[in-house]
Amino acid sequence: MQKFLEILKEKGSKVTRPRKKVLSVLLNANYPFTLSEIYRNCTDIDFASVYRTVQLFISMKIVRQINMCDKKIRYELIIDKPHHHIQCNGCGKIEKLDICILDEVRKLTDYNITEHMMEFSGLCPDCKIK
Amino acid sequence: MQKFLEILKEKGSKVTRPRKKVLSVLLNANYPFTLSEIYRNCTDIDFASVYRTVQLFISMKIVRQINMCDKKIRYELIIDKPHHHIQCNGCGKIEKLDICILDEVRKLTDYNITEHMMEFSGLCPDCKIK
DNA sequence: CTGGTTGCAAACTCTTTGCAATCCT
DNA sequence: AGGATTGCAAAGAGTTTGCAACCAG
Repeated sequence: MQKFLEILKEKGSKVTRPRKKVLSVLLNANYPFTLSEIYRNCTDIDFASVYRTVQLFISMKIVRQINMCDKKIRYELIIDKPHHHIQCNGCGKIEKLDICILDEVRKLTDYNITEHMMEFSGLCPDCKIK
Repeated sequence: MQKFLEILKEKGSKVTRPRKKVLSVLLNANYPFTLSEIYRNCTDIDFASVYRTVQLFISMKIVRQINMCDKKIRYELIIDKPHHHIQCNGCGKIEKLDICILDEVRKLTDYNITEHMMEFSGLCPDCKIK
């Protein structure tokens, strides 16, 4: 939390109630939240402020945007290295994936790849036997 | 074209002008189109009809939905086996990728994976040297 | 002829913005 | 104090639906 507030100050932005609240919601989220999920957890903060705060955080590289299979745009704090997700359609849980194919695609295509997404969904080991 | 019209008939749907038009637009598209790109290429067809036609085609497995890095939902005919895409942010071209990591993720997670996306964007070899 | 389909218009949902009031520093 | 930020309200953009008229089989 403190670390992120420092980034705000460094870049000349103010530490305000809405920004602290959005930050704490994202810190407590154990999977990437949609905008409205963030909003629903920010009591007394206007939707527009949540929206603008998230945009600000993205521009400051505090937050990254995630697209999962359900086509909803989600957001997560940049606290660990980039990773991908797998979501269970049975119980809804979202897990991080420690596997990537970026380097192979770089070699294969010779592109200078700046963005990529790799997201999976299905039934987790528990749900698929039920 | 004929093959797809057969599927329509088999499933008890009528072969109409809007449906033929949407089909031909998708056949001529050399990359996945968004709904409005399809609409823009369907002169004299109402947006709602394009929309409902695409939904119908999805339910009949004639069309699949693609999410690319630009966050826009795109559609392509199911004519070849599933594949992924890489998009150049310089010249805009979209290429198919003949690489996938699905089996590795299956092994790693033991999920019964029913959906996945893997999309890349960046600068193609030509654009990155400019 | 007749039920499936279309076009139009309107309702929704989600995202984005202008502006006066308010809050950090 | 003074500029950045917020809340409100409304505008946009994209998606979805009800319904009367129309058309393919």
